[in-house]
Amino acid sequence: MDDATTPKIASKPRPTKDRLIRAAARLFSNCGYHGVGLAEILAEAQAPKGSLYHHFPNGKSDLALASATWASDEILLLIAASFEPADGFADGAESLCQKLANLFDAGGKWSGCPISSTLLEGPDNAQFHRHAAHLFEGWIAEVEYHALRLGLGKDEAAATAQSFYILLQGGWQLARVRRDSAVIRTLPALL
Amino acid sequence: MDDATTPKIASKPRPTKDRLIRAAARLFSNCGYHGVGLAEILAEAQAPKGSLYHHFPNGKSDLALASATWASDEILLLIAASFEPADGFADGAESLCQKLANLFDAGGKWSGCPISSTLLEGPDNAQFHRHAAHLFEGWIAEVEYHALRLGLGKDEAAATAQSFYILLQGGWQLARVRRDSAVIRTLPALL
Amino acid sequence: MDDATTPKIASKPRPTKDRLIRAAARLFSNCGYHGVGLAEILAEAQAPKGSLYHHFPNGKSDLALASATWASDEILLLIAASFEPADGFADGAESLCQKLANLFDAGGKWSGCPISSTLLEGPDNAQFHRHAAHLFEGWIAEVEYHALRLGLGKDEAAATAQSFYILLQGGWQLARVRRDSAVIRTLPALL
Amino acid sequence: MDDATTPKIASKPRPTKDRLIRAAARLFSNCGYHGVGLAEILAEAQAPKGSLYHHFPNGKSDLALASATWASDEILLLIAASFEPADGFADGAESLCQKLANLFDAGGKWSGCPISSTLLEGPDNAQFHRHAAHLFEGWIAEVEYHALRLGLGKDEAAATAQSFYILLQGGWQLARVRRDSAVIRTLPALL
DNA sequence: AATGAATGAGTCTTCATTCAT
DNA sequence: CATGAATGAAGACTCATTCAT
Repeated sequence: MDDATTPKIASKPRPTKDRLIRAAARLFSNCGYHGVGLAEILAEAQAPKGSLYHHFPNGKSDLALASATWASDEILLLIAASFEPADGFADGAESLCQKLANLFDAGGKWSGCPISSTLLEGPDNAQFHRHAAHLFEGWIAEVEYHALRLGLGKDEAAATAQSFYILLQGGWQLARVRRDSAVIRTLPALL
Repeated sequence: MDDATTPKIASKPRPTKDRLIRAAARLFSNCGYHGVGLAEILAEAQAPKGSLYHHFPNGKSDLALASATWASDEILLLIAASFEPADGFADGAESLCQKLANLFDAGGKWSGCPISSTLLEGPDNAQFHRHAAHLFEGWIAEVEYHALRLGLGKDEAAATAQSFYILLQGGWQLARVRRDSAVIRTLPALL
Repeated sequence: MDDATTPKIASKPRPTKDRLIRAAARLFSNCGYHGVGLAEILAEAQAPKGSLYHHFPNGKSDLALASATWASDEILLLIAASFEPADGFADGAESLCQKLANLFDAGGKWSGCPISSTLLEGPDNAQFHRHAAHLFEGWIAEVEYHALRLGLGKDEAAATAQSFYILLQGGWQLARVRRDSAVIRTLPALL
Repeated sequence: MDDATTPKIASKPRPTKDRLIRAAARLFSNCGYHGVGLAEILAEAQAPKGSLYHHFPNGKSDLALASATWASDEILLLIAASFEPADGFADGAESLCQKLANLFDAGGKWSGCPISSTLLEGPDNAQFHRHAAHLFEGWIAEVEYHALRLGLGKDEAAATAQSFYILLQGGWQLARVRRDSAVIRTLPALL
């Protein structure tokens, strides 16, 4: 019920484009790009049939790109919110894993990584592939930035950021398989 | 189940059922369950249209289950081949990562984990989910068995096997994103 | 429901939905629900393949229900046209049988009862069964109404309407078997 | 060939061919020729897959012809059993309707006329059509024979037999629609 | 006389997309 | 900005049949 970033006075009922992006992100995370039909997305977003191509001229692929970007930005906010108030890298990592585990639990314990499900399982497309790589490297870069800021050396920071990314992806997947977020919470110990 | 593994005179041009399973495993790994059509699988396997439902009465889902099982068995063989001749766990892990990296390179550097792509991105089905969990836990159990055999303590073996699994899944995914197997080869250092 | 019956300027080349319903009614009458493929209906109606599910979201079954309703309405019109100008019940029955015999001859002498062929020979479905019962009872009720109006007593009217229905169904079937409408014309004598 | 009529001592578990015919007759009566698949018939008859084409070289159509003939013969037996011990035609007709109503009730109150469902709703085939006509005229002839035997005049017998046929077909259909055999039992009163 | 694996044309249906309004 | 009717390619699946055994 929180309306975006700039709540003026009479909060609009959240614009159609936004509802579309959020619905797509949620559904793609659960079933993959090819596993979700536009009809399903439109139903979930309560958007009229034809309005999709107004906001996303290239249709499904445009929507997928946008929803992956949106989901990635949410993760970046989570990273920032975890590391900025942290006393050290370990502290921030701990905090991030807690947040992600809660997110996993809230999503029904069955959602995959939103970027991965949307772009990697999508059409074998150069654009999709590059966008996925771009977003993922953005996560790693963000973590690396905080690692440096929190005192790690240059090489150590890079290596740690990458390792953390690997653990998060692998851990999230195992959590999904087990439908149990416990694994995610144990990841910081492995760093 | 079947005698496919013991060809009597090794002369048959490999039975249709086998070709179907291998083709499906390869294609599902690349594009996910929903991303591959039966026509594509049939074409790749050079199998006639109607013969699929002869071998797999429940159609695509049966084929997916069978191909995931087959792919999982291949991995189990790889694990055994890596750890059995090894002098220690670290040695075996090193060997396994090399083998997997080579497999990744051979597969065009774009394939996902065959079980994950096939079953987790498939229909949100209890049977699929349970089968995936069963196969994955089999991998972890197999590694744990070798860890114990090679001298690790009970608790350490269990923890190490799970961590290794997490690293492999996360590392393979990052390799896929980067289309570069280098990450996979660096995983043993993280254990 | 629809405004198909009130064409504003009577210029449109008859809408697709209408052509679909008429084609379906004709073909189902001849070959039964399961004996006609959608391809055949689409071809006869000169309608593009995908447009069927636009007008009939549930596909073949929706189309069958609609075409049976349409055919039933045509029969009701025939009943009204026969009995309204009639001097007595016998006169109206005579007229109706003549009209039905002509209809039978015009249809190639091979069509079955449109409701029966479409709904009774369709999937063993509660909805189909109830709809068929509803339509048939509507015929009987309509005849009964005219019987009352034309002077028959309450009980006699009900019995006569039902008997007439039975004779019409049985007579039409025998006419079909013999490919000869003669039987239908002799039915009034049996009342 | 068929030892059905001469059960020796240890009654065989009824030959495959027979089971096939009976299963087909039952299923076709309920769902029509096109509404039943061979797989369903084979399952119901507990017959092995390939054995059908051994007994019925022309496949489904041969089986349909045979099952319609068998069902028709059963009806002829019923007619004979009703009229032979009868004191008059009315008595025999009454008896036959009772027997048919019981048959209808025993069949789940949803079966159609076995010949009609099998042959008239089958492929628009000259052979099917002629066979149906032949069988139906056989019923009428049998009733006419008994009518003559029981004292009706030549013309009256012919007319009565045909009327009775019409009432039976129409009445059975209405009983099916209402899932209630009551109508069938009231038919004699209409003669 | 009997079997069951193999076949490909056919089934109904859903898909992402375009168009006129 | 927004709509929903219209489209045909593609989807998964079932069919009656044939064949070698």
